[in-house]
Amino acid sequence: MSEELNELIRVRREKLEAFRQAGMDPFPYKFDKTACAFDLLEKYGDLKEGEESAETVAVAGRVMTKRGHGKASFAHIQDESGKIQIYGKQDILGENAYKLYQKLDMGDIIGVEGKVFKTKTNEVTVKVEKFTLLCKSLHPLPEKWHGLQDKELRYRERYVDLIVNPDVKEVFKKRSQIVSMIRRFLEDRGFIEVETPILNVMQGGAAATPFESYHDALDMPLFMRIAPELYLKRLIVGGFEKVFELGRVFRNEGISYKHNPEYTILEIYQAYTDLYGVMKLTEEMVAAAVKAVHGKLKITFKGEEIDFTTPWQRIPLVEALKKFGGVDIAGKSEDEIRKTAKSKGIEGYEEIGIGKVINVLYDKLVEGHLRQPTFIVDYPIETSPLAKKNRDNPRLVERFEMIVAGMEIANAFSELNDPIDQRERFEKQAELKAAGDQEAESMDEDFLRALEYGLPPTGGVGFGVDRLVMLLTDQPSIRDVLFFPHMRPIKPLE
RNA sequence: GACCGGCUAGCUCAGGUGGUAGAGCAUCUGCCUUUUAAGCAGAGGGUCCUGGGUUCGAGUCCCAGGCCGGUCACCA
Repeated sequence: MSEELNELIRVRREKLEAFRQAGMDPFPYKFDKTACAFDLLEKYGDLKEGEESAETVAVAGRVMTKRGHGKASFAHIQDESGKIQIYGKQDILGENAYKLYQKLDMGDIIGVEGKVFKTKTNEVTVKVEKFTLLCKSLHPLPEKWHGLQDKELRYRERYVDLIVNPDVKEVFKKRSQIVSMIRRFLEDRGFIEVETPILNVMQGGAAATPFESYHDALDMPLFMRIAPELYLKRLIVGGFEKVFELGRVFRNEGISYKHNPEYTILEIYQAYTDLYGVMKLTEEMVAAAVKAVHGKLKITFKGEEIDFTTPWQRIPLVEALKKFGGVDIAGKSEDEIRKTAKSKGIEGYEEIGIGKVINVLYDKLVEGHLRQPTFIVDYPIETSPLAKKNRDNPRLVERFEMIVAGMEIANAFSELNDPIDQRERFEKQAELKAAGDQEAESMDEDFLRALEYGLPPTGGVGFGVDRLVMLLTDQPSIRDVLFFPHMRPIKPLE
């Protein structure tokens, strides 16, 4: 690489040497800051022109702009809190130090000490009495007013995106606030946060294809978890009554604006309640998060108004199919439903159970139409092997999916706690698996044993945290709420 | 996986019908002690994504491939 250094990088390396020659370490060990940009702007906003702070401040940050004027020059430095202008001149620094000061590049990280004053144009500015190079930057930053636009580069080199596009940092700060707010919400209600295994011996807890890995010492395959569900229910068996886990799950599926192969799930389990208990909890928690971020319950997402005022509408799956898909399957036979599916252009599901056909109908015809927060309820039993039968109709289960802006945000059940029923469901899944369904649940004998000891009536709900953050920060793609979304390597791996 | 679009200097982008590759910012040199897209004068900087093909000649046309984005498909 060293032979191919382009001019910009070569020049920066030469400057690095120049700093060394002058006795200034280009990569020193520490700097004692006394202030940050934002605080100084606040504190000295009322300073009069010509007035100067009594104190000498020490700030540090990255050089973002430079405006040289011969024997004096302005620059802005940026720290985590924002930007502040600095003003260095030869009279104060002396000829030698000022020469070095002029050599600073955009992107260099420096520490600056001096009094604070206000310029003619009324800008709070640090008058540099001493500056220290804290880190020489060897790679040029993107251009100062277009910034970094190329989406691919923004995702691949997120560190640059964060330096030059301040809005990006705001999105991730909000993400952090949302997660922290959720923790507080749940802890305030007596839930405890737990951690369960990510490396699993078998797949379970959701319908998804797992990533497979291998444990050398044990000489056995291991799967990256697709959901923590079955472990969390074991904890309820063990006597915890309110638990949640906030963590990463991994699904070996396609990538889209709402899918990343690894994403953050929030699963909550509460003993002695049912689907309707967690439905209420879901409404309260999401509404609280929306309010915390926006101060109100009506927000804009991709130019569309979304109103989180509770209660949200509840629509049985069959009704939703009729209303949004123009498909009436009430009282229809399997053959009739399959025919209907075919007439809607849904093919290739002849071998698959009727429940799945209905699910596909729903995904194709309904989900995209659900814009306002909606609970879809009463799912067919075949596709929900971990949910309790509907108390009024044994062909359905007690389950909801919460949909906003056409995206599934949450999925919840009255948890199935009858071990005999659960065994039968697993057996049906095993048949599907044998028939080639990679997403079918595995027979989990240990989980069944746990249920035999006794799982109290329990309501459980899982959230797609990334999608919730998308909604609350008005970001169009899941990639925009992940620091490092999955990208293909530029060169194919050997 | 299918279709559409993009890929040109460090960054943001221009480059009819094929004829030695351009601008702004950034960089370098000189001038400049309150500027903020600082200014003025000059200079350097390119695997035009990759590989083939057509052609006297390809950034441009054709074929294949790569990566990204979008739409669809897949996907609780």
